[in-house]
Amino acid sequence: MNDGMTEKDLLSGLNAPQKAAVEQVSGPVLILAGPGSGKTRVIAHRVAYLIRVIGISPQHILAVTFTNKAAREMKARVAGLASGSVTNLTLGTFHAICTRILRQEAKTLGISPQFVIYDDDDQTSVIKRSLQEINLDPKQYPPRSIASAISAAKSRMLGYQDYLQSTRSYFEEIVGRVYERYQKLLASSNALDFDDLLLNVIELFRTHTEVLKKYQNRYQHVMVDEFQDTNLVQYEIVKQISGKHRNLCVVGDPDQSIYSWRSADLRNILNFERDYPDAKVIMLEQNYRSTGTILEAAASVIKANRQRKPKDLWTKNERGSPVIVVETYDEQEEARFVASEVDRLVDSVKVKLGDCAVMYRTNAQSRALEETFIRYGTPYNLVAGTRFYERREVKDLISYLRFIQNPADSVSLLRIINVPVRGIGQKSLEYLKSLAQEKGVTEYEALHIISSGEAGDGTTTALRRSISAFVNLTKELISFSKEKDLLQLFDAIIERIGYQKYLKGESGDEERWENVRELRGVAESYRDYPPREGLSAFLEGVALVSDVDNLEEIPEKVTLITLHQAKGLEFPAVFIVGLEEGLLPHIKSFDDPGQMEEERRLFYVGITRAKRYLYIVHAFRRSTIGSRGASTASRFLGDLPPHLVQGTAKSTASSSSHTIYVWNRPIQAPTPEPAQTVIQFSEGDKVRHVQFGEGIVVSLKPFNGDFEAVVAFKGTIKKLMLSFARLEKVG
DNA sequence: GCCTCTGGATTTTTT
DNA sequence: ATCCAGAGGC
Repeated sequence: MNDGMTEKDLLSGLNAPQKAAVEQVSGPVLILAGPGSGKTRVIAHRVAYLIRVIGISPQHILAVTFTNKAAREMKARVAGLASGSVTNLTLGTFHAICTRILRQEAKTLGISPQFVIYDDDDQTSVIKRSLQEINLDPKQYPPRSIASAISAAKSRMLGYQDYLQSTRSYFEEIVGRVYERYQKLLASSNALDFDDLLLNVIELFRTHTEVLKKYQNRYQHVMVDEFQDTNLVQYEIVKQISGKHRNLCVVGDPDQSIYSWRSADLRNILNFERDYPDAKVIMLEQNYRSTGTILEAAASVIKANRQRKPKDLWTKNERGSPVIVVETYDEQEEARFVASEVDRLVDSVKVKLGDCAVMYRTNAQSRALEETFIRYGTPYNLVAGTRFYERREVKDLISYLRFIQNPADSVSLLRIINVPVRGIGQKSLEYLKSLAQEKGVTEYEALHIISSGEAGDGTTTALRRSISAFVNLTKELISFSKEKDLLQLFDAIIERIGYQKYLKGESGDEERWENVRELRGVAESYRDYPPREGLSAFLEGVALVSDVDNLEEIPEKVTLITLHQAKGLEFPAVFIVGLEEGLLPHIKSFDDPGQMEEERRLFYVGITRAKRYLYIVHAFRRSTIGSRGASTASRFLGDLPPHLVQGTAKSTASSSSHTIYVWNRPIQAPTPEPAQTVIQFSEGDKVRHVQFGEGIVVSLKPFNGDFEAVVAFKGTIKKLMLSFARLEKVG
């Protein structure tokens, strides 16, 4: 092995500050990295450099990323650069890393290593139950707001005792009481919420110095990406782990901080320089991603924020085309504009569908886009929507699995006990809960008491019979789980509870069953694990995935994504839609200048995702919920320098009284074909579609003066509008 | 105990 | 427009 060669390879092609960032391997380092400045590249090279040049074993390196996807990609990249085994490298999100530590050290902390992770959905049901138990009306105290108050408290490292002592309002008083109950319910369910995963690690390190020392010795080098979006708890964990060696490198960009609502705290970057006065600060300001025009537009948008340090971004890239700002009539036309412009780009400038992304502020906006894309037959990839793991059928099955792994999990138990219907209803559940509470046991243990007939009054023979049957079922599944792999267990559950039959007759049963199949596919990848381990690895994966983690770059699909999710990604062509007052900036930020600046950063993040083409679209009217109303163009449009924008000036009544530039090119809405030519198909016909290939027409029905066809293609079933989807009859 | 109907609320972003 | 919770009927 020639270290000299390796070193040269790892540094070649890096600019001066990038090189400095890679070579500065000891002590605290703060890298302030503008968008597109090769940040990911620097981190990957730095890790590889540590391994190959400095000779640090991968097991002594810890790197934290924002998403699992980023972790996967980073690992692959480092493996390529370091040309060796990186299996011992610790690389993941804070949550994933903390979960691993907690499973390892559960005994020390006095919790069961079988703990389950509760997501917001589970969290909400525990809060509802807590409210019920202390006789509070969920109407008056919305569980979601209580949940976020509790989460905020946890992010400030306040346990319920601390919180109860520091309450300053009636609402906080209530939150404190719910918090206490909530936390006790979690404990008895042997469950942790997302915040607990982090807090328990801090607690572990605080109370067990020998454990902390172990990790401090192991992790000689620590790196954290997206540092601007970490919260105080995460900062504390990093500080603890890197406490001995002090080789801590954090990378971030204050201008891209968009998670303050999740308690991310920009002060972490400022605190960093205070806590580590000897920190070396490196600025990455050369942008390799975007055209000069896009970069300049981004810079002048972000410049409007008061609370920031100025930064000089520059690029050697060409100027490129102007930013195109378009006003459409409504959200339908907005979607049509995007779809037709995507088509035009594909035809005229060698851009693939996969190079295009549509970004929006709220998930609800994806709907109009989806509908139009379906009509056009434009293939798209929606990141999120209703998240897969939040679908009812998926949650049902996951609850069965979670319950098998940890029968103390009362949220899961209460969810599955009557799915499919077994005659154990509300009344019985009340009784069950009170019995459990009275005896000081879990609900699962209470079930055994009832089924064995030791419960006494309050039970009927019918109830005892139903409960005995359920208890037998769970016993059977639990012992099955100890012998068989995850896939066999999954199939056994479906089979034993008759889930397919249960779904039949539900609305949207086909799609639901399809989701079950998809979940089975996920389970399949864990089939080679030993019985119980497969189960727990699967559940952990499921609990900690995010939607972006599953985003694949499919060359022939347009990406639909929220601005938040788009962070860290890049696309040759970007459409930012819904640039209207109330949407972007969102109405919730109107009365808080700090929030308003965050909205602007969000817009900035969107702009800087674009490499070559940037479109900014707003609609004149947009329907929300029931009614439609006129919208005002976003004040942020006024931050775009006129000379970079293509369009004719048009003044609007924007709240900031800026001039808005609108590109008045007429939108060419495709005209539907006359009906006679449309209805040339009938059900059962074989047809061909440009993108999807051959398929069979499953059904046809009139729709808004057009026809909607459901066509089964190989692998997928699509709904298409006949006038737009260029279907050809085959045979 | 379960199903169906109606009225009310509901949309910000997510590990 | 759609989803959810509570009320009332079977």
